Amino acid sequence: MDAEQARIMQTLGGVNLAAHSVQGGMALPPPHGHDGTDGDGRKQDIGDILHQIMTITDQSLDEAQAKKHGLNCHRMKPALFSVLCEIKEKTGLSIRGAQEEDPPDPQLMRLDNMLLAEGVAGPEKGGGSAAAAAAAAASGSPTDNSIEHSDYRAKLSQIRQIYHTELEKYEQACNEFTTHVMNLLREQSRTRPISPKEIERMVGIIHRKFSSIQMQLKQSTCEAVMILRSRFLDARRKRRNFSKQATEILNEYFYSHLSNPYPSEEAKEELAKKCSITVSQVRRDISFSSVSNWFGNKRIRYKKNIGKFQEEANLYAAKTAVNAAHAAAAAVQNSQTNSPTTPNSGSSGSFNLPNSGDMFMSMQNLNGDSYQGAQVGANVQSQVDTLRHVISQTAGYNDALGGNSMYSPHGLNANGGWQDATTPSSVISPTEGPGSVHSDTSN
DNA sequence: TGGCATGATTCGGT
DNA sequence: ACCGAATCATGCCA
Repeated sequence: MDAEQARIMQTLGGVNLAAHSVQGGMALPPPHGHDGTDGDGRKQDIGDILHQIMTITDQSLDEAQAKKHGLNCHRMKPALFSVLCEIKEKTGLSIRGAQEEDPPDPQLMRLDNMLLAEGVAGPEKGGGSAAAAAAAAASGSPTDNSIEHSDYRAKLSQIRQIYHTELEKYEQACNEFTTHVMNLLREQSRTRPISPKEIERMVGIIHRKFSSIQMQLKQSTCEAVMILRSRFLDARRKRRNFSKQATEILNEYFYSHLSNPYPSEEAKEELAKKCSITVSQVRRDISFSSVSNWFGNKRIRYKKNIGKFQEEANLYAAKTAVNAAHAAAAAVQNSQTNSPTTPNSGSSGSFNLPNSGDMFMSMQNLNGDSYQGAQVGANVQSQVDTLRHVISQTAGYNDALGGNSMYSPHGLNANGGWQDATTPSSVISPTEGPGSVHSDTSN
């Protein structure tokens, strides 16, 4: 910094008196209007004074102060000052216009924009990683994207912190240096002519110098963010298959909700959690969005080629039917021991995947009648859903176009879309009692 | 290595 | 915001 300072100081005012006059052993060249008619004595005087000025730096501070005071009080000081003013006026012309207001650097603007977009510069997004982590810990559902990329966020936060610390350091240094130079110039302006404009220009030079350093900082920060991005966010696209267990869980849900395979937010969360727990921790977590993706893909691919999924559907239908039967048996047993006036006790609203019979509780039986108040009724709809493929094979049920089949009030309609895809069955079902629960919208 | 399976992304529509 | 549809990109297997 000292060398830099010296270099800047060297350019102060654009005039190097030493080089021009003193060190060369020559007297100050006579300015216009002053042709040196006062004689050699005065020239010598000026030469002495200049020499004294130039040698100040070699002396101790106290000595220099004394010398300076002496100079200021010198009888020739006003005359010398006016001479210097004139020299300044002349040389100033060549400087003027050389350093005009430069337009904002496009590259710097790009860097600024990028840093802003990446959340490194500007207001912190989402309260930072610490806040995000705290929020996630409080909610207890580590399934959203913020958690999925918590590592990325943490790293980004680190970069952000370093960037701001460095930026602050630079700004502080810049301010300190500017203040220092300004004080120096003000001090010098007592012995040599320095206009406020010149000081301003000097400050501009310093700021430009510092902003070029800042640009380097911004550049390296951008690079760091880019590297981070490629390591984390872009890695999202790298596909890794879900584990068998996870696919099984998702398929179970899908085929047991074939009439309306649109899991609610809660169901998705539950599924994501379930999959992540079941799946070995080596594999990455199946997030909320992964579940959404999976169901999106599944719906579209199932619809596109139902025949291809027939076998799979049957498999899961049978599997779920067994579960449902077990659940029904348990429920019957339960109803015998418990009061029949307490329906759904202990099972309503619980999202229990292995016991998928509890998952779809619209209380509709095969004929569309309701089983209000009977717990076993809760399992019927899921049986309808999961057994549809089995039935269809023997009773000519067309899963894709059989929207009006008596076996299914839902399913794919003639347009190729799922009926009730936008309207929850609990809303349109005329037979559903107020106490009934659709697990898709509960939990 | 080619082809299929599949998770992720993009885009337009509602 | 969510969905369907198309597409991309990668994993997996014969």
